[in-house]
Amino acid sequence: MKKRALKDLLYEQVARIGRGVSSPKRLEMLELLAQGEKTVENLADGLSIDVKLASAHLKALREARLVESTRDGKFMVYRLSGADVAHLWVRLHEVAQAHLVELRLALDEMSAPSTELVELERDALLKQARRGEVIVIDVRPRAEYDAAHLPYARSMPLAELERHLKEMPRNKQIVAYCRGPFCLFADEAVHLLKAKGYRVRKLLDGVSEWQAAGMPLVT
Amino acid sequence: MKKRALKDLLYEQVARIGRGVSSPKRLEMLELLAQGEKTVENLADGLSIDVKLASAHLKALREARLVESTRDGKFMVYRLSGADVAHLWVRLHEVAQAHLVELRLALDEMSAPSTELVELERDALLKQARRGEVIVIDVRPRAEYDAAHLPYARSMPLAELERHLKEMPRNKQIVAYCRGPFCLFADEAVHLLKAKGYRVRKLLDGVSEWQAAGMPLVT
DNA sequence: CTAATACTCTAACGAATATTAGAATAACGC
DNA sequence: GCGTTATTCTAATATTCGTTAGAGTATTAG
Repeated sequence: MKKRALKDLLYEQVARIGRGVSSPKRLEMLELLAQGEKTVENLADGLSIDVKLASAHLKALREARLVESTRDGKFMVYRLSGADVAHLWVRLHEVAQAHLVELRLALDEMSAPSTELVELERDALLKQARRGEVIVIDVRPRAEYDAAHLPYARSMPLAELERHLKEMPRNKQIVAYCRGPFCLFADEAVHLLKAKGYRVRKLLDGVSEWQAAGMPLVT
Repeated sequence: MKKRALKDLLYEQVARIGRGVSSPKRLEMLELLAQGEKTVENLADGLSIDVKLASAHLKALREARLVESTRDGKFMVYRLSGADVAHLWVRLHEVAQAHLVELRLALDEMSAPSTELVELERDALLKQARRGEVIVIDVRPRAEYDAAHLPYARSMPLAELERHLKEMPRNKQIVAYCRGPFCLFADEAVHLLKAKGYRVRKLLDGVSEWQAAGMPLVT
């Protein structure tokens, strides 16, 4: 039966994508790359792994065509091969959160120290941000803000937050976001600002989650 | 650093989902289960594999919480653990089609015998179907039609198509769909009907693709 | 109760994967 | 050219995965 061989071929190709996203390290890389392009060293540092190992995982991602690379002088710069790859990552962690109790428990524990992090309605938030009723701060490194960020968001990298505290209005609601629900930057920002008496909440979305929900980004 | 351990835990959980979808057999099972619940034997037959092997893959899918099972008499009935799992499958094969040339080539070759299979605009198709300007036929087994089907679609399983030819109007455009872009039923229906002189096209969507695009289903 | 059916579990083996270390390559600065 | 830096490739390891066969479990039919 020739049909079987053809079918096997088709599903085998999709499984290449599946194998690409079947390792925790590679998923973490995809999430980082969803924030903007990175060098091999950037990625290795971000994941706290050896450059050689990062390179091996990047090879696997390249073979699944989930990432592309170009050379920039001495550096190899990697990026996602499309916005659809970021959306695949979003869908994966959504499915994981929906069905894996262990993940929900770990996420609850993670966010416990910074109390009352409410996920906001996206449309309402956008409207309030446009009117200036809430201050949206992007606490990722500035390069990631430059690659893409939420409308009306201000870049306020975690490292600089303490130095720029005086620029933050005390009378307004502040909303902090970072790379997504698995990133701790926004939690730390919330913790810090709350201690200083600001009214602040965390947005669980990163730029990919925001965009996958059909919301606009500024690039 | 405690953060590392926590992060590892989080991505490891998402990787459980990734591992679930990293095998061609399991992907084919998910696509079949997206058509409605099935017994182990159903699935093994559908994939042309041993029941034991099917059971082993189902165990992997259960551990990733992508499927659930209940006992019905002698039979174990498996189903997807949510519509989000079907949508994950859709996103996976969309990403694969977008980035893997090998897959696009294989799909082209597959559809070659039945000429001119145009993907239709979904909204336009729905409108035309409602007005009765096109006849939408669902050529999957009737049980799958019963589980969920496109609005205004008629069940016309491939096996019965030849017997019910006279019920098909010759003057109207016919649109056939099946389990999705990797399924051959609609191709065969198109081939058969074209040979009999009908005007017929294939819709590449299955119910999951249709629903993932935000279109309504009848259940 | 026994026999048959439908499925799962265990054991086993080869294939594929993750990780590490060491050699090789490619571009830069001198 | 030479040394340095950034990255990949090769080789070797331990581990996991896919597949098959055989034993075991749950349910139904008689």
